[in-house]
Amino acid sequence: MPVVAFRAPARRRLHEDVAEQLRDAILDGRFAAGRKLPPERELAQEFGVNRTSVREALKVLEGLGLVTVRQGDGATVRPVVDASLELLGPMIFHGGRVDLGLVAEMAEVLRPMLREMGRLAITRCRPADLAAIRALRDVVADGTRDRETRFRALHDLLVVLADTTRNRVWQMVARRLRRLFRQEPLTAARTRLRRDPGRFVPHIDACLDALDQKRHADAAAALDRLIAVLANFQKPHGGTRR
Amino acid sequence: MPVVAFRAPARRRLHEDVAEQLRDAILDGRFAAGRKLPPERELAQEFGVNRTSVREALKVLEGLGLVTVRQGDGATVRPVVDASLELLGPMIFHGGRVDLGLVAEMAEVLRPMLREMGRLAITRCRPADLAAIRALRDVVADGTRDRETRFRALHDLLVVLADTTRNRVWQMVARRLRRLFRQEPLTAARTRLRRDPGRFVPHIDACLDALDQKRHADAAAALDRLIAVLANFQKPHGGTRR
DNA sequence: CATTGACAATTGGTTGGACCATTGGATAAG
DNA sequence: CTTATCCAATGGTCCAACCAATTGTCAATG
Repeated sequence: MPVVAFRAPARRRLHEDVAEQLRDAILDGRFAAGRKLPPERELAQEFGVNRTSVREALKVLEGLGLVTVRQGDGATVRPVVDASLELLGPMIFHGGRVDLGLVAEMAEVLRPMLREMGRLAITRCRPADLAAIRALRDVVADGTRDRETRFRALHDLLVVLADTTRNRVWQMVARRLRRLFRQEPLTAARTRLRRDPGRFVPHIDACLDALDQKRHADAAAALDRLIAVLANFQKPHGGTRR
Repeated sequence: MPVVAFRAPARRRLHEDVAEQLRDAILDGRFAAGRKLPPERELAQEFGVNRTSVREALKVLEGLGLVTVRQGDGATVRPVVDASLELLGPMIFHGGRVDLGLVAEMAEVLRPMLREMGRLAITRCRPADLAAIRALRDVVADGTRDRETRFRALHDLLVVLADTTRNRVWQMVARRLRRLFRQEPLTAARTRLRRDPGRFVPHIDACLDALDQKRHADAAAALDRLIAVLANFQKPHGGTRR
């Protein structure tokens, strides 16, 4: 009997399903760091797919930094902490549970980042940027639309803010964050919490008003409040985090 | 410790080479966003490799967010700004040239991030963390070692600092940054600039001294100076021309 | 004429099998 | 015990099919 029981691949591309199952197995700790994955031929048989599909799945895992593959030797599992930040999504929502501690830790990182990005955006904002922000603000405030649409506008707001900084790295960071926020597990969590996107609108408006009057300090303060609401999770340090 | 630091022999896999060439072609703009890559069979013939190798390379590019692949349709190039931050390395050092503008933009993002991470580390620092920091400080300060080794210790310092925060997200971020700093193009740039890692030591010492005396504010200030030096790839006005 | 539906070409997805290249341990030689 | 050799395990690559989704074409239809 194999160490890990896999279920037969269900849908879409085979190697995606295989990669996802292996990824979750590693994140679960069913394959500890430093251990080796079963040989490709063995995995192929266990999954009931061709070796090619397993290999393509392993390429994905390698790209995520979850395993290193060496010819002659096998695929070695790497510590998750060394892996890509793309994994934060699956790490946060995993096995039907939300790791609130990790969410709080992420907020601890995100808060100062967004704060700084917002400050940059405020100093470099132009009329066209303001128009884009306002358009998204209206979508977020539009109670007739469904919640997920309004949340998506909020994520877009993040990207527009990044574009306003005229900094390519911020632009890329914001787009990766938007992608992370929109990953299936997180949208499900939002739906469950039934949060109202409208609670951000007053802070957006306060920021826009201050910008109109060139009161940059006030705009920054409003943005800070917005971010505080956005990342209103508990401090992680009370718990027994490692 | 060897007198000369050797790099690993470039024994690489075919699909890695293919992926790298395609990646650079996209970053160069030789394949514009929205356009389609040639069919797999055609690429295979052009590269002189089997279609399997091309497919595995495409999996890597897909993981980087550079292309999306659809059955029946081909592989469509995505805007680089939507792609993974892993690409910052190749984007910065590309075609034998360093994009100093992008370096400056990255510094603009990194500076506040490291500043915040450092502040967190200072408030949560324990004796064991201090010991680890001191050990790395000694390596950085050791003039008998080769420069790259001392730089690597500096990168490790970043990771130790992240570990000190007890925040898993900071830990992952720091490790990705260390990885980025150690990518081949950047090490080559460092070698060319012939910077001295020793210039960081006074600031590290100032920070450690302040921590010993529980003067957290002073420690944070010293860390800020360290980060300022670390991210001094400012706009190239009269400074370091490479 | 516009719409619809069937068809065919294109292109990625998957399979099975074969062989090469590297690694690491087992084994034999000293 | 040490060293050199060998070999089994395992990933890397190739080949040749065939399956499956997409898209455009074009004729039939209203």
